[in-house]
Amino acid sequence: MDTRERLIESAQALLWERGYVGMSPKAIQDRASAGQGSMYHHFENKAALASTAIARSAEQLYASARKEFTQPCSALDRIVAYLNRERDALRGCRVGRLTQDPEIIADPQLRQPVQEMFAKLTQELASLIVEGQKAGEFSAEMNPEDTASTILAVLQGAYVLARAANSTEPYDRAIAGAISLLKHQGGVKRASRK
Amino acid sequence: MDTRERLIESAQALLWERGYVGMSPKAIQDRASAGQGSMYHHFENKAALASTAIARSAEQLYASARKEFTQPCSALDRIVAYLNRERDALRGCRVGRLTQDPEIIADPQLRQPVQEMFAKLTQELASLIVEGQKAGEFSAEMNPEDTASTILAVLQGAYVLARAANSTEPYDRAIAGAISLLKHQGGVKRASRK
DNA sequence: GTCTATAATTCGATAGAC
DNA sequence: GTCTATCGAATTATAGAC
Repeated sequence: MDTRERLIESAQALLWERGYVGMSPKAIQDRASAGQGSMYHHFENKAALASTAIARSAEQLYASARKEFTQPCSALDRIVAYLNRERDALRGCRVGRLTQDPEIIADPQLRQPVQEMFAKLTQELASLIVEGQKAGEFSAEMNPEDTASTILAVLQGAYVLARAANSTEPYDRAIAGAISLLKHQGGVKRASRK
Repeated sequence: MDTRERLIESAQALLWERGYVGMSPKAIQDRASAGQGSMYHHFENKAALASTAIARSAEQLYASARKEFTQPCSALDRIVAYLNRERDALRGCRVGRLTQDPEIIADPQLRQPVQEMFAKLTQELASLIVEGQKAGEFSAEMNPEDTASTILAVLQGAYVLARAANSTEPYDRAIAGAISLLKHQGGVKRASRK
């Protein structure tokens, strides 16, 4: 693997572990086994390298979610599979994590890939919910975009709870609770409709 | 207000905005209008001051949640009121935010108040759900602890979505979706029970 | 492309005067 | 209690040799 590539992957890992503020050029170089001059040859500065690394992480995460969303099973099952996908709860989300960084939020270049990834995931989930509504899996009263946001929020928040507790238990509980709510929703309306 | 107090409040604000890694002693002193010597007179080091500040933020947040949990209305209404409470979505949660900080998670002294706050909020919410089940507001099939974790996760994750989008919209949507799921859950089971 | 040298600034803290 | 002086290390680069 060439140096430029190693620098990007090194930055991706450090952004995940320590965020933009906590990631020093020295640390990037050490992890990539690259010298000072090497890094500044390939990237103008820390922000430029971070921008490349963030965009790549967002694309990778979106691509792996797409796989879950396009499985050949019911919409509800695909959403449940997405929620149940193996994740390293204690490490957190490598893209969601970046939203806590003031310098990333303040810089449109750094924030844009993050914004785009969540916007696209929301749209995919909302489409799945519409599909599920047509199939009778979800109540027609359900707002697809609201519910899509709720699903993403549960995932992101579950990471927070896991890290606070230093345990995966609250993560697993939050996911289980969300799945239960999704599976048992709308019944009142459906039941009353006869 | 005395210097020690100003230092704590200054640290609370900086931890919220920039996290532990992004908060420098210099910044704390400047915001508190205190000198270097002053800070190191009142606190052994940066970690000791941060520990005091984190504990205070966690207590304040828990106290304000308690108010919502003890209103004189139904359990469901209290949960909905808690979810709907005015929050500055773009600023994020001043306690949840800390879970992204590697140095806070690694140091039991710094993490403990965060862990405790979420554990207590989970217990309070779980109790409310049990109360709601007894009153017939929630399905008896619902797992109180799971659902309590889901509710906290939605809130924490909604902040993430808001900051990613630089807009309160996904926050509002996530909350609305969660409330809708809570209100319309369990109907199938109840209906089938006759 | 990669390396080493240099540099201004900040970080996190200590020492000691007042 | 608060202040200024000082400190070694790290940060975020730039310059220029190879």
